[in-house]
Amino acid sequence: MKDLGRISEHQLDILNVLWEYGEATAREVHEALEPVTGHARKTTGTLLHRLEKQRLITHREDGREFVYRACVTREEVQEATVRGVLGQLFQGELPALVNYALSSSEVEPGDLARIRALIDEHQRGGSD
Amino acid sequence: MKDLGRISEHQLDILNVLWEYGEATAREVHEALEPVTGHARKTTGTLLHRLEKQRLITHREDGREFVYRACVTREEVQEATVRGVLGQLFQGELPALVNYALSSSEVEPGDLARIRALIDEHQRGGSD
DNA sequence: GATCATAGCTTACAGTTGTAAGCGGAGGCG
DNA sequence: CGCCTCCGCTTACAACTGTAAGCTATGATC
Repeated sequence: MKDLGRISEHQLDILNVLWEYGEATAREVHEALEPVTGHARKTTGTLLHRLEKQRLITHREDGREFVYRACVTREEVQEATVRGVLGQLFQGELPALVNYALSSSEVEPGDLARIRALIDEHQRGGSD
Repeated sequence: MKDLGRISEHQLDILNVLWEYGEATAREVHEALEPVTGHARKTTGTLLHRLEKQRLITHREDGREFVYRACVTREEVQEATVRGVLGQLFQGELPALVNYALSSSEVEPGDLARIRALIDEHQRGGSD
């Protein structure tokens, strides 16, 4: 398994674009990110290369352009990241993590109810 | 504010020791980590230096030993990290994060109830 | 007082990341 | 057919990270 827990911020920017678009040419990725990152196209190209070297993304050729696509799903990365954070920074203390999540973010209306539902579900499926 | 969101794994190992001990000499830090990391003492020393350069830890002298102490609390780092993960990887979708947290970890007995209590509390304090 | 162990300070060196320029080839325009 | 532009490929270079050895000073020991 690749080390999904330690993906750099810029790599993640790119993955986010690919996850959103499904597939995207280097140009599209660049255009999507440029307003945010201010990167030159070459820079985005380098990042795409490196991600491909790490086998986190792949590409097919369309004429002389490359069309990139992620090899990992957002869900895999999310899960690996949460697992890492929970283990290394929270010592597995799930409620503490949830607590910071609640206080650190804009809680959307309905989020709390949805979380409650998740807990119910877990409780039925689990052993608690 | 320091960039607490991007602390490397080894840095975090050290911070974890300091948070647990309150204060610790370089030797104590090393002895606490050596079984896990297998690092040489010099390596731990270097890491302590670098952390201090980043102003994440500081030290006082006790004879010829340095006694280190964290300058950031675990809570600050936890909060910054959760905020970062939630924003960059989860697009602010709090329930998704909680969902992975629930499925990624050993859920201790009582955790679910505690989380429910947190939600209740948040709901009273918040606007949802 | 001379020696030895140990503490921290300085230096090392390869790998990764941030950030990008330069080069060579393919397609389009005149 | 030749030139310009745009593409990806290769190279660059500084900062940071992983991992540690070497140097120097100081406290302990004989």
